[in-house]
Amino acid sequence: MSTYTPSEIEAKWQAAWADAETFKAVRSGDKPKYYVLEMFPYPSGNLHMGHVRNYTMGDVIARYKLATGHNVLHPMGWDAFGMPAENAAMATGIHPKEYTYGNIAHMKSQMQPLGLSLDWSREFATCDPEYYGQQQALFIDFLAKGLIYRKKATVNWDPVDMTVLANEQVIDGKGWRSGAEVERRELVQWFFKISDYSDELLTALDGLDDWPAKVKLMQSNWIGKSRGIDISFKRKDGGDPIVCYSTRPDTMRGASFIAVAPDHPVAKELVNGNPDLADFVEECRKMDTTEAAMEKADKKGMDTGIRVQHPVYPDRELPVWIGNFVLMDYGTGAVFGCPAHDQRDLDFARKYDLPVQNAFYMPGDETEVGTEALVPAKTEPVVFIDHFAGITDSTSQNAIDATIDYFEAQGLGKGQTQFRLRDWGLSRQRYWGCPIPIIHCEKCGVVPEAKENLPVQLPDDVSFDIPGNPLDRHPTWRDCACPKCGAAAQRETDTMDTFVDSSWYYARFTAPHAATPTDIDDAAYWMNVDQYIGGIEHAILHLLYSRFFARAMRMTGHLPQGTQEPFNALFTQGMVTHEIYQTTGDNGRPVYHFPSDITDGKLADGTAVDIIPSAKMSKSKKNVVDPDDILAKFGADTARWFVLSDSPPERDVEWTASGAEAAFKHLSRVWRIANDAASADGGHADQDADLLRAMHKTIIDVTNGVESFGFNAAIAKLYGFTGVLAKSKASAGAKQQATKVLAQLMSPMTPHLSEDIWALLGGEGLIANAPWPVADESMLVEDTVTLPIQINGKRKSEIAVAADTDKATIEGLALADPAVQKALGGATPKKLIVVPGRIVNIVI
RNA sequence: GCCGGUGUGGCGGAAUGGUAGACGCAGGGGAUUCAAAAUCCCCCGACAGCAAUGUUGUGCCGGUUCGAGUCCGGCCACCGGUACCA
Repeated sequence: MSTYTPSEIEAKWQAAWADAETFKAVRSGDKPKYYVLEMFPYPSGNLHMGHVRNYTMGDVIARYKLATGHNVLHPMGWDAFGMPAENAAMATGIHPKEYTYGNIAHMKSQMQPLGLSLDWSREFATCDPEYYGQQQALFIDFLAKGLIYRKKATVNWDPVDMTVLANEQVIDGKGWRSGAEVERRELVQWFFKISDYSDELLTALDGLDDWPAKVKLMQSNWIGKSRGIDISFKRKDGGDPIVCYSTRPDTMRGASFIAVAPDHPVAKELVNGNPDLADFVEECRKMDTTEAAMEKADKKGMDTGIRVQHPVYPDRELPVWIGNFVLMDYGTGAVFGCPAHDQRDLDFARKYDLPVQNAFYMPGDETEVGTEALVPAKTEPVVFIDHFAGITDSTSQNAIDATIDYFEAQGLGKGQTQFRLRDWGLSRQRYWGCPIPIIHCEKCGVVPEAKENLPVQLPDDVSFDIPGNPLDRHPTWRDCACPKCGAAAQRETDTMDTFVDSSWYYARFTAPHAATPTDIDDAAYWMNVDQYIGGIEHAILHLLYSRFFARAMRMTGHLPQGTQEPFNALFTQGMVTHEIYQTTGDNGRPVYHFPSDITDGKLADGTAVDIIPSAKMSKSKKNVVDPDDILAKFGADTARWFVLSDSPPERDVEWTASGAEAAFKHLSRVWRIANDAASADGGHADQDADLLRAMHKTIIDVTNGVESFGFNAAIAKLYGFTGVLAKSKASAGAKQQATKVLAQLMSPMTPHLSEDIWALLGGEGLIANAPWPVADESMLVEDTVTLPIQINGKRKSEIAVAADTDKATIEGLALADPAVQKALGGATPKKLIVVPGRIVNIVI
C-alpha cells in the first residue's frame, strides 16, 4: 500500500475542481444563494497563519453550504492601497505599484495550494484602475447627493519632514523618521456625512441578530447617543456668549469654571494680544491627534481672563479657561467644569485652585468633596442642594430630564441629542490611494471630474526620495481642463482613505467587471453577504463604514432598495498572535527581531531580548510566521486541519510549531483506515449497529459544530469517531459506509484527502458536490443513562438507570446507593433534587 | 483615560447552571522490532496514601443557588479598538 502523499493528492484534486469549475458562481433560480466572504487581505508580501486560519474558516462554511444545496458565491480579492507600499518605496526605491502587484502574485501563489473553494474569476485588487475608477464614480454620486462635504480638520504634521503623519507614524508624540515633535495642523479635507446616519446605524443594530453581541455593543458605544443640553453662558465683557454642551446639567450648582478647546474661536481670538496664552495654545498643539493621547495626557489649562455669568446663580462668576483636554470635535468645543462630581474636573480644580462645590450629597452624608469626586451611578438616589428645577430627592437620571425641561422653560438652554460619532474624514495626503476625482478651477471653484473621464489614474512616474505626497510635486499630473468651463485647472492631489476601498468591495464582487460600480441585477441576486468572517480588530471602523456605504449606495441607486445592511451574519475570529522579540536601539527606540534570529531568548551575539507575549502578528514587529514551511512539509489539508483544531475560532491563537506534526499523523491514519476499509472483507455484521450509531452521532455533532463555528469541537468529535472506526470489527460494507461519511464530514476541512478517499471507495462524482450526510435520529436513542449522585453538590457516586425511569424510582435508587447510605448514616436528607437524565443531588 | 473582550493541568483547549479537564500536544511506561522509524496499548491537575480512597482545584475577593468554570458585584492581569495601521 502506498502512503499518504499530500503533494500528489492535492495537486490532482485542485486540477479536478478547476476543470469542473466546481466553485464558479453563476446566478441560478433553482437553489438558494449563499454569499460567504472573508475580509480580503492587505497584500503585505507573505501569507501568514492568520490568513490561513481566516480563509480556511470561510472555506469550511462555503464547502458546507455547497454540500447542503446552496448556490455559493465565495470570492477573493486584495485590499491593495495603503501606506506599507509607500514605506517600501522610501526604504528600497521599489515602486508601490510593482511592490503591490508583486506581493499579490506571491500571496496568490501561496494561497492557491490551500485548495480554497474560491471563484478566482472574480478576483480584483482595489488598486486596479477598473476598481478605483468605479469608486471615483461613487464619490461623485455621493457628492451630488450631499453625502460628502469639505471642512477643516486637524492632522499630525511633521515639521522636519514637512509631511502629514498617520497616527501609527507618531511614536510618543514624535515623528517616526525625523524624531521631531509632532504638531497639529489644520487642512481642508473631504468628509463623508456618516453622522446623518447616526441614529439609523444605531437602531439598525437591533436587527442584526447574527452579529456578535460584543460587536453591536462596541458600535453602539462608538456611535454614543446621549441626551444633553446646550447651555449659553453670558460673557461679562459683552462678547458672544459661550455655549457649552453638557450631559449632566443636574450638576450645574457645582459648576466652577468653563473650559474651551485650544482651537475654540474664543481661544483663537485671544492669542493675538496675549503671548502667554499663545505659548500655551502652541504647546497644546504639540500633541498627536489620537484620543488615547488626549485622554492620557496631563490635564493642563490657562485662565483666559474672561468671566461668564452662572446662568442659574447670576451673582456667581465663572472663569473661562483653555483646557488641553477639551475636544473641539465633540459637542460645542466648550464644557463647564463641575469638580465635585467629575474626577477629571476635580483634579484640574485642585491643580489650579478653583472652587469645589457640591450639587448634591448622598442621603445622610453631607460631607463636602475632598480629593475624590462624588460620582454615584445615575440610577442612585441623591439629595440635591437648593436645586433650581425644584428637585431635592431624586436620581441623577430623573434630575437631568427635569433640569433640561427647566432650562428650556427659562430660555437658558436647549435640549440636544448628541452623538459621539464624527464625520468620516477621507482625504489622505498620500500617493498610493484612490485619487479624489475633484478639480479646482479658478472660475468654477471645486468641480467633480466628469464621469466619462474616469478613472482618474495615478501617474507612474513618481519618486519617493523625499517625504510627502509625490502627486503634489508631480510636474504635470495636476494639470487638466475644468470639466465645467474648459479652462486650465488643477486636480486635487489628495487620495482617499483606504477604508473607502474596503467599504464596498463586497458589492463589487457581485459583478466585478461591470461598467458601473455595481450591476443592480447581480447585486439584487447575491446581496447581502450571508456570512462575513474577519478579525475582531475591525469591529468598529471597517464594519461601521461598510454599513454606512451600503446605505449611501442604496440612496444613490447602486444597491437595490431591499439592501440595508451589507452583512447578514458576522463572525469575528481571533487573531493569530506570536511573541515579539525586542531590544532597544541607540536612539531609545525599540528594535524588533525575527523569531528565527532568537535562540533561548538571546540574539546570536548573546544580547538578551525583551519578550512581549501574544501580540498581534504584524510585519513591522517582525513576529509573522510563514505557512510555506508547513505546507511544503505536510500539505494543505494538514495546515487547514491544524489551524481549525487547535483553538476555538473566535479566540486568539498563539502560534506554536508543534501540533502540525500531530495533525499530519492523524490524516495519515485516516488515509490508512480508508485503504483498509476499501480492501476489507468479511467482518462481523453484529457489530454494524454500534459503528453506525457512532457515525450518526458524529454526523449530528459535526453538523452542529460547523453551523455554530465550533470547528475545534467538531474536529475533536472526528478524532473520536476515527478511533471507533479504527477499532471496529463491523462488516466491510458498514466500514465502507462509515468511512465515506467520515470523508464527507472531514471534507470542508480536508477537501483533498476527502476527495481521494471518496474516489477510492467508489463515491459518485466529486465529494465537493455530494449532498451532506443526514443523521438517522432513530439510531441515537440511548436505552440507559448514567446519573451522577451528588451530596451537597459534590459528586459521590453514580447509578445507571433506564432512560425512561420516573423520578420516584430514581429517588429510591439514589437513596439506596451504598455511598449515599454511608453519608446519610441513617438520617433523613433535607432535600432531594432529581433532574431527569442529568443528575441527582442530595442535601443533608 | 475610555469602550469591548479574555483568564481552566506542563501546553492548546472541552464542559444547554448539573460528574471540571473531552480531544490533541508534551511527558512517562509497555507491546512490536536484531535495532530503529512507523504503528498499537496504558498512565498523566495538585496534595496525602501501597492501594481503595480522601482533600483540594477553573486569575483574586465576595454574593446568588440544592448545585457556579458558567449568573451577579468589586478587583487584578493581559489582548483588541480608540476615528490617518490594515
